[in-house]
Amino acid sequence: MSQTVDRALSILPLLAEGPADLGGVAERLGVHKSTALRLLRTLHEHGLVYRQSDQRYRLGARLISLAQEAMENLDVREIAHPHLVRLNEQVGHTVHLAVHEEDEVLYIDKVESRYPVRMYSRIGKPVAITVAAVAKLLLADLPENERRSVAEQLDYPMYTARSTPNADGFLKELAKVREQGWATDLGGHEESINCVAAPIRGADGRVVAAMSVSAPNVVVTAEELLTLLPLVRRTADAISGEYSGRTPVKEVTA
Amino acid sequence: MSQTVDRALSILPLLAEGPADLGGVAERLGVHKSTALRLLRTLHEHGLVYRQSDQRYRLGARLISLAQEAMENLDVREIAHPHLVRLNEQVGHTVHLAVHEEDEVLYIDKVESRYPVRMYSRIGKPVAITVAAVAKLLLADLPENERRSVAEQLDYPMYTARSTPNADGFLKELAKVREQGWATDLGGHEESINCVAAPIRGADGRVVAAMSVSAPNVVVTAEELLTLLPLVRRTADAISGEYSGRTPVKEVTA
DNA sequence: TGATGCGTTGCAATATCTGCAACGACCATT
DNA sequence: AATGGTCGTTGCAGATATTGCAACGCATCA
Repeated sequence: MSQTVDRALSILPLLAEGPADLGGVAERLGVHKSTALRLLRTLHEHGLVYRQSDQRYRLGARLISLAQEAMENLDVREIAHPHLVRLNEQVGHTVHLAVHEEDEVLYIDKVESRYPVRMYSRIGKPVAITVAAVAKLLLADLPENERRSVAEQLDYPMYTARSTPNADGFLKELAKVREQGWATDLGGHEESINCVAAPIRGADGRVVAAMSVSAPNVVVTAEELLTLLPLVRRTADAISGEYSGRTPVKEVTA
Repeated sequence: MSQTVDRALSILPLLAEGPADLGGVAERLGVHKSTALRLLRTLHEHGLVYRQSDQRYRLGARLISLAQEAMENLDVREIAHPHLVRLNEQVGHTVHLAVHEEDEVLYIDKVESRYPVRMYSRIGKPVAITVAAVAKLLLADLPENERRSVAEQLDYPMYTARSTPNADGFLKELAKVREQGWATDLGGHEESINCVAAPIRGADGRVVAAMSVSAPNVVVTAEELLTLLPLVRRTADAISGEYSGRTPVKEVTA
């Protein structure tokens, strides 16, 4: 809606790919160098981009700290955290909390496994939306038409042989997840890693977040992991209760 | 330099304080509601702000994932990470990696303590710049005049009785740190937590990052923690070597 | 049902941004 | 040491995108 701002903001994802010099930015933006310069300067003043010693631009520290604050404002996260920690103490494996927003599902909290073999993931990182158990729960809760349109827009990378291959399969999986009220990812993202997940609901019953327990095959088999399901669900329900109690209807994700 | 962009970007820190409605944003920006609306819309299109179900705006998920990518591009982080993990395996305590940029020092990586009592911190969070051991190392490396001007601009909150009280004390501390080549924080931020830190240098000898080991009093005394200093320094030096070997002169922070 | 508050839209005025061209700094090459 | 090339930077005049206004629609609430 605002051309100038639109252009300026387009610089950010561009720099997220890696540092770039003025000319490069101008070219990819399709504007004159002088224009790019002025935009970059403005971004720089706000700390969103940083100028390295070789004069090239990259994303700045302010962006990182803003994102940090953004996460700390999420009410679910705050409420859920102690529950995640407790669950982690009980089961030992990695515990994740994720939310859905627009077209992304991302981890907003994590408690690391106590086992030496750990799964790679990072708070703030978008999750593999077509296979992750938490993503299935979050998308399964969307109204039918949205679910369909989202499913059709997605890419379906075959991370492993068990990855969801296409929109059809994904929609079926979502239907199942929606009905049973929990989800799994059995080697769909990484061959040797399994997850079980449960939804966290707001006062209106809608899913506002999802949590999961993940563990590699070498630590526990998928069957063993599934025995934790009741515990995971109980934890999620406890968070739901506390969350809906504390917040009227409004707030957070969707 | 660009008014529109400047205004748009000013919305971000404002929303970082918490969700706000259109009127609120317009007022704090000092512009007409319609203007604020258009700016917010543009930010929204880029996913930097999100509109909650109660119509209020808050920071969006895209911001978080951008920040994530920003960190993953930092070369030091990538090189340092395995070393941090190894150090954590050896000593068990929390290990941090931090960089300095403009007026902030922030953690860009962290390996959690294996002990149950953990220190609170979070990747991307700006550190307490006047007391943290890593901050001292990063600032101590600045040229004298910059060091002075930074020191004088800072606030000196008394987190504990041992916090650095003022610019003078801070500059003295920086001088000491600069000379000895390592730093500590003994209860300056939280009464019961101590840290030892060492600098990571680029090929030109300048400090590009700093790493620390932190542990609460209840786990090890300050004296015991200090015995880890040689190990921490060796680790930092190893990272320095690898980092300066791999990168000409340029790149990263300053 | 009327009133208040909030978000939204179309429009005309003008302040703001754009692209150009020229400049200066720096580097590499000869 | 001089030359050519690359890249970032600046001032300017024209063009265009942005602004604030006022009116509207839509809620909620009395």
